[in-house]
Amino acid sequence: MIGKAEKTAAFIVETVAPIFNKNGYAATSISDITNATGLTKGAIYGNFKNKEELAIASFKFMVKSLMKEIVKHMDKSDSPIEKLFLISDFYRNYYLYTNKMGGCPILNVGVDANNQNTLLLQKVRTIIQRIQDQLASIIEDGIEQGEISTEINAMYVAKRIDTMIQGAIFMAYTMDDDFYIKDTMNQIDKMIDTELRT
Amino acid sequence: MIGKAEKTAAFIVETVAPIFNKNGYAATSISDITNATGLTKGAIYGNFKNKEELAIASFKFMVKSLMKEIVKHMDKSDSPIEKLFLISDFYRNYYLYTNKMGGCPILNVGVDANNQNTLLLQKVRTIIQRIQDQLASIIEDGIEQGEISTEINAMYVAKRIDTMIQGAIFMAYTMDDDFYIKDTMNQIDKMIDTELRT
DNA sequence: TCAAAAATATACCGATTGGTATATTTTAAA
DNA sequence: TTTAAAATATACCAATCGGTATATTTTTGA
Repeated sequence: MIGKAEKTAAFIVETVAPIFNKNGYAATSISDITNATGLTKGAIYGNFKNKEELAIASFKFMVKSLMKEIVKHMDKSDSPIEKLFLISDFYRNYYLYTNKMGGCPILNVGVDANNQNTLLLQKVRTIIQRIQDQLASIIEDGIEQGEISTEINAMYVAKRIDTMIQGAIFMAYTMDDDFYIKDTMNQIDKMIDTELRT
Repeated sequence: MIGKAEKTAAFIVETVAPIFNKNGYAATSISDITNATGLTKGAIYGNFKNKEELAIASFKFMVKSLMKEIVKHMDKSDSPIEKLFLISDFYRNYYLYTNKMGGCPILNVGVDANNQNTLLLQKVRTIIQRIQDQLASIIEDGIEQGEISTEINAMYVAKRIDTMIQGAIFMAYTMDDDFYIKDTMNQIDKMIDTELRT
């Protein structure tokens, strides 16, 4: 007798994830959740232990769908250096794309969970670490394949790119101005071209 | 008969500002405020119209003291290009410095107030605009004084520097790792040296 | 020193919070 | 089709929320 609950659990997460992402953990109430889903507390607490567990599931869902998109976009080329350009290219549409889901989950949860929700903060850190590892891995591939200079420290550059991206996302959302992302992506492209490329 | 209340109002703001900054608006309750100050609701609501007004006063106070510090640091030199280096130098200690006050108010309130508290968001935007204007003004001074290349678009560079700084602050706080700030400041210094300098 | 005013404390308000125990309904295997 | 289990709805809990009206205390000018 398995099946029904898993569907509703997924439905709840999909429905609630943008709300948590937009409002933050503390500012999202259980009644927000029941209102959005049309379900009652019984259904919510029957599928999730508590608010925190639901928030974590929502964050995971949000990140997973985001990562899927970026990987899909990245896989348009096999060349490591082209993959890097495809990443910056992906983020050029990031503002428009993430607006629908209530903003950038990494930025939002990263700030919201800091000094607040330890479990969520841990999840964000893991995700950021993974993103940087993957970025570094691409750069290292580029070095091995002779596309990228051997002088480059892959992890340093990965962190640098990630930092610039997050800064651009923060500015774009806070100032409601896509320019910050567009300009930063141009800057990253220039960096790839002039500093990384052999 | 004026005097007493202004002191307590200032005391409340000073005491409460780090709490708002750390926890965010929704996650800070009036009882948090009365507990921290040792005062009662009567004193709080006697000095502030409501929670929002107090949050705004707290943000203003936080930003003002921060701006005062950075201006003080910047004024150690009259040379525009040296002022730019002094800004990056200021941010090298930013993590240690702002940890005491619950983090970076611009980052925290910027994310927290987005899609949440319109008045606070407006304040953050004004501050960011002012910071970028001042940065651009210094760069333009540098151009006029022949220290910085005439090719440079002051406002673009100002936004770029600000974006990088905010990204570094986000990463440092989320990952609890000062490296991001240190590395970004090195990067900004290098940019000043190789791209701006005549 | 005294009285008016200013400032703070107390007591209370309805509404909402996250969460739970239980009743009801829905699902699915027999 | 029946029945047990799974899933959802209902009703309730104490605690806390932001805010206010009023009582008390403190301050200050005369």
